[in-house]
Amino acid sequence: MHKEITIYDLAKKLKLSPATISRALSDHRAINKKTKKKIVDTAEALGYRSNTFASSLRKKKSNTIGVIIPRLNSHFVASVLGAVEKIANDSGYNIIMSQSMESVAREIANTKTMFNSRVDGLLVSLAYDTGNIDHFDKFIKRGIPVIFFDRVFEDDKCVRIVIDNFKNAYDVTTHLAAQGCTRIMHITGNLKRNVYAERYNGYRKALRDAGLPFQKDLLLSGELNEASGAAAGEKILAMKKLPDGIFGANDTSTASCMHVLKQGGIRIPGQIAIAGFNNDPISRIVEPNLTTINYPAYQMGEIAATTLINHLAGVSSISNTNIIVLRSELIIRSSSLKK
Amino acid sequence: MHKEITIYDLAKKLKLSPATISRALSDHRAINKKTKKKIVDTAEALGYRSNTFASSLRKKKSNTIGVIIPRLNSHFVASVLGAVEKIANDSGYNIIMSQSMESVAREIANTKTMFNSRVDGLLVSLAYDTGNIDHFDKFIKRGIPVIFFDRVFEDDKCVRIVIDNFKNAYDVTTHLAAQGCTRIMHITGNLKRNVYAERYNGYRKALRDAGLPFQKDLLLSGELNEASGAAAGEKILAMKKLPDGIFGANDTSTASCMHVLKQGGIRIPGQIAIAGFNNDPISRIVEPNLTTINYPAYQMGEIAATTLINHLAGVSSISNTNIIVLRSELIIRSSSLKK
DNA sequence: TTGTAGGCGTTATCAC
DNA sequence: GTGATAACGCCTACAA
Repeated sequence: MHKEITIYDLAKKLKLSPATISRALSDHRAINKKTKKKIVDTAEALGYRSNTFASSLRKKKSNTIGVIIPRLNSHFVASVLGAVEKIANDSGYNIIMSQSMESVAREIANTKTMFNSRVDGLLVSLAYDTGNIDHFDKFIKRGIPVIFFDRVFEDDKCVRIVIDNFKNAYDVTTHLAAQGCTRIMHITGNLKRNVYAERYNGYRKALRDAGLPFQKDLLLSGELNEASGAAAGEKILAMKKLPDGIFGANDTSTASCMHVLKQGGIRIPGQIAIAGFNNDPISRIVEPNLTTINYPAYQMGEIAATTLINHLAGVSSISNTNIIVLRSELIIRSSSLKK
Repeated sequence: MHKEITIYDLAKKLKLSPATISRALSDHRAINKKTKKKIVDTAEALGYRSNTFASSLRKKKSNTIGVIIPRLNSHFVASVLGAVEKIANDSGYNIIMSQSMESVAREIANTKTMFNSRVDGLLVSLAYDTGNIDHFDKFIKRGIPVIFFDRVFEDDKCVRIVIDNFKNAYDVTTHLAAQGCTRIMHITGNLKRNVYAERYNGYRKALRDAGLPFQKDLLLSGELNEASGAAAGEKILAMKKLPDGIFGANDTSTASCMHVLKQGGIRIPGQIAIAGFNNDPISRIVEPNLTTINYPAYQMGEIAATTLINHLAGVSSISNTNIIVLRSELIIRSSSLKK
């Protein structure tokens, strides 16, 4: 087995004190340049590696950021996580990641792990059915910053980074109405989750403003994945009176739904105009191209990570009532253009 | 600021020794059941949390698995990572993740971070241009297991988990030839990378076996993303003599290419039969549906994680010459069916 | 500019 | 069953 080199070994070898070695290796300014170089060189030569455990134990800092996401199965989440990792990596932070698999129980468990791992900060997008954020209190109590993104909880305890889901949904629905749609269906997720609730509210408001009635049978709640999208398509095909517009709360399921409808002989957008949400690559590939909302996922990840890291570095402090709203807007493509 | 509770605090409170506390908390069998319960309860009550730094320092184990991936931007990578995280989490391991962004330099840097973080084991899919795996020697030398998946290096130092890229590519190409294609184009990535090299070789072999000549102008190397797929489409549209078949090395770029071709008035599969690779969701949504290879991404992640964890637990040992080949096969869909 | 010394919180090895 | 004690490797007052 390999013998690990420590600063004591270097100290003995160079006839210096461990303190000097430690300082040199962390580039302390009060160390003679020549000594420093000598130390760094022999450290390299002997294959020394700093022991982060000892260092973290002493400094009470892990240099690690925890990320909790619902599930790594969408283009959106992958983009956010990719951006977070990039920023964190560039700033010398490690990322430890875990999935709640859309379950609060698991989210709470993940929370405990992160807590025990003593992450310096936390980035979180909530599970489907998370109804309160008490399990983050232990972080807050100890001053460990927690930033929520996308799937947040309406509570001023923590920073939230979001888009204007209400407005986006309002815009989509209004656009469909302007195309002449009068029976606009909304396919969405769990309405307990803020993002879906807000999109639903935006949809309702737009209907009202367009003088259209809300009809219960035009609201479909599901898991918003490929399968549920297809199921929605089948359900629609079986309806006595078809909708003439569909606003889906994400692109994956909406594209899948559209696919089934086309297979069923429905003309898009002629018979049914369709719009999704997220601007996933798939929205640009399906035919007709999907009208959607341009959700700046990568940017959201960058901002979440940057905000957290700046706060940790003391560069800027995050107030507890901060909400950051990113710009997101309607992209009109042919799937919704009746005219 | 919060005062952290340590086992000393518990010891004092309960008039026991720190050693007993430690044993009780790690469920040591030689501790009286009643004492154990008392200890665990007060630990809970006082909000004690074990200090993993101290523990890791003492035990010389981090309970952490490092994962290095090229980039978190494909359905494939997200699936693998999702599976790895799930398995690791279920087994009590943490995941620390980093992206090489397809650059060896960054991969080497990530390697150093992981090394310093003292991961217990490493799961790696190589960057585009990684030409040797010397930067993993330091792990191997210290007996830290490294498992490569998908993008591997032909070297018996480490375990490799792969699919039979050669055979898959051979099958795809042969299928296209059987459909009557005689000018089969291959759109691929960096041929230095094993997966693309093998697919290329399979393609060449199939051409030979089908009595078809290999033509340089029917080989296109790119980044295999949405943009490069579209660019390939444009390039094809500008060709004097069109190919009558396309085998793309992934679904994302192939779907994008097909989209451009359709826009350009090409009938698929009539004029050009098309096949991709990976069985991404997009392959089931585009029209016509994409013939592809069913790459078991999630399963690959599960197996990689399980193999590593079992090895770490001493359950099973991984020999240094192990190659695990997962089953992957051709899925024929309408994009390639001329008849 | 460098050295001394104590402590960060655990766990493993002896003892009893 | 439980306790005493010595590492694990690093950092940082405080001294020199």
